Amino acid sequence: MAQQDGRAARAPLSRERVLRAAVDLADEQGLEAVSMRRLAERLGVVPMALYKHVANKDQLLDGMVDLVVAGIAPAPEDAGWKDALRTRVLTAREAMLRHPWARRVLEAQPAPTPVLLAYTDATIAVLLRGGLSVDLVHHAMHALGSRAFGFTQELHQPGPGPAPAPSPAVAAQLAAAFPHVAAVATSRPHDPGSVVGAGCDDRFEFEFGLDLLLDGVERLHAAGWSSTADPR
Amino acid sequence: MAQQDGRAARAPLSRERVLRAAVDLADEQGLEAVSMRRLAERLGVVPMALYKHVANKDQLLDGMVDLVVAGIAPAPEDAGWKDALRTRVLTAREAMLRHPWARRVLEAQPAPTPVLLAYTDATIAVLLRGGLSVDLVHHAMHALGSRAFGFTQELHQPGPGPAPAPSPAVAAQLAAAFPHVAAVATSRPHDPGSVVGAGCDDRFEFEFGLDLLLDGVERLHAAGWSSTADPR
DNA sequence: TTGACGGGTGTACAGCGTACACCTAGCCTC
DNA sequence: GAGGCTAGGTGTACGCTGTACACCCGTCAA
Repeated sequence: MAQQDGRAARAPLSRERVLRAAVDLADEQGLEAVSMRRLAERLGVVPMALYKHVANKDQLLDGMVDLVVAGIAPAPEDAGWKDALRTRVLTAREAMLRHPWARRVLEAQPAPTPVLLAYTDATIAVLLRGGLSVDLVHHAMHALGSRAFGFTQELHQPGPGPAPAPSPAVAAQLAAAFPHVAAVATSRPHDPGSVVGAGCDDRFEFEFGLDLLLDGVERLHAAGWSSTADPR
Repeated sequence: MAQQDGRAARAPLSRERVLRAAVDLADEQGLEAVSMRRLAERLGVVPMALYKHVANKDQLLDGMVDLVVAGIAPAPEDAGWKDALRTRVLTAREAMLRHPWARRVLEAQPAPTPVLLAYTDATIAVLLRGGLSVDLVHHAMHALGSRAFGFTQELHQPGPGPAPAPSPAVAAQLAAAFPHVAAVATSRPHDPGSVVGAGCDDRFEFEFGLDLLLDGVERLHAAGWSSTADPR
């Protein structure tokens, strides 16, 4: 061994290693578990050592989502704008499902990092190459919003682990108090197993909303829509 | 005065008063400023006194958004489902613009409170009364997602106060690095004053996306759409 | 040999949420 | 009136957080 002193040799830290460890920690134990102290411990290092590689905790979080976003595959080159965008967004969605904490971090960021701007730039490029007007692309991107990053727009996503199913008594009480929610929540042909509040963020719902938007954009594009005169 | 001891009489605390003070504090100084200690200080009380009125900080935050959501006017009774939903959502949006912190709190909640369920129930009721199928309503609510609460889907909302405009040099550098973003961001017929990253969350964008979704739902409804056989 | 420097360490501080024990004023019952 | 219950405000204390600052040591260039 090159190094034979008391303690075992430890691979030197690097920004990359720090970020990867943070992503792993968040994946395994949730975002709340990511503290500088716990992260340092996991890396076998003292908390302050991390500050040689990231400026502060906010930059750590930024770096974590950069890592996730940078791993999203680019849109296919050989498809029309609609299909290309669609597949890219669905790819993004898979990344976000693998790292559920990324959504919250991204949404809390006050400004996009260069990595996120690059992602957005590539997405816009797909639409412009497809012949959509700059005007329409602008509004389409707004309409997509965070869906462009593969986010479901759901509120109240359940935390890690299965949601605690409410007892039948409680469920009946809820159904009585909120009859319309109950009626709609139990109509679930695509996923009959889940229950109220368990968050049915399945692929069907995501694609339903995405296609509603993409179809709408396509229609506007075909009609030569422009935001100044609105012939919707 | 009824009370003449050393210190001035102080109105007694109540859950209502605590929540209102917290909302005011968040409105004025942002969500980060809402700590149990600071809130207590503002109420002229010791931190632990708050715990006689809210169980813990999470419940305080829940109560804050409940207060905001409960203040949203119900949908008009005398309109078709589409107009009724549209106006209600736009009303909700105004409430959310007045309390920008509410979005983040709501999105971080793992489960909806009864107040939120009541809001959702009333929203669903509008669609069902309009004759939409339970099936379609289910998916429409998913597609709307947090937009049903008046949220813009924007990422990177600027914090309170005007966003710091990047210097011309930096702006040029950004435009060079992300040409497509630059092209689309500067095409802004509805709001020519803003700059890249300043967040153009204006009413136009919100309605654009909302109408894309509502129009799509309307079309599916007219076509007798059902999720089992998808004749889109 | 010297000196700079990149990177890990140790200590310390202010702020956070909140558990727990306490005190006090008002009210109810006898 | 006396005694006791209770709602609600207080004080202290603990463990956790992010991070400023001073330090120290190994490597490498001059």
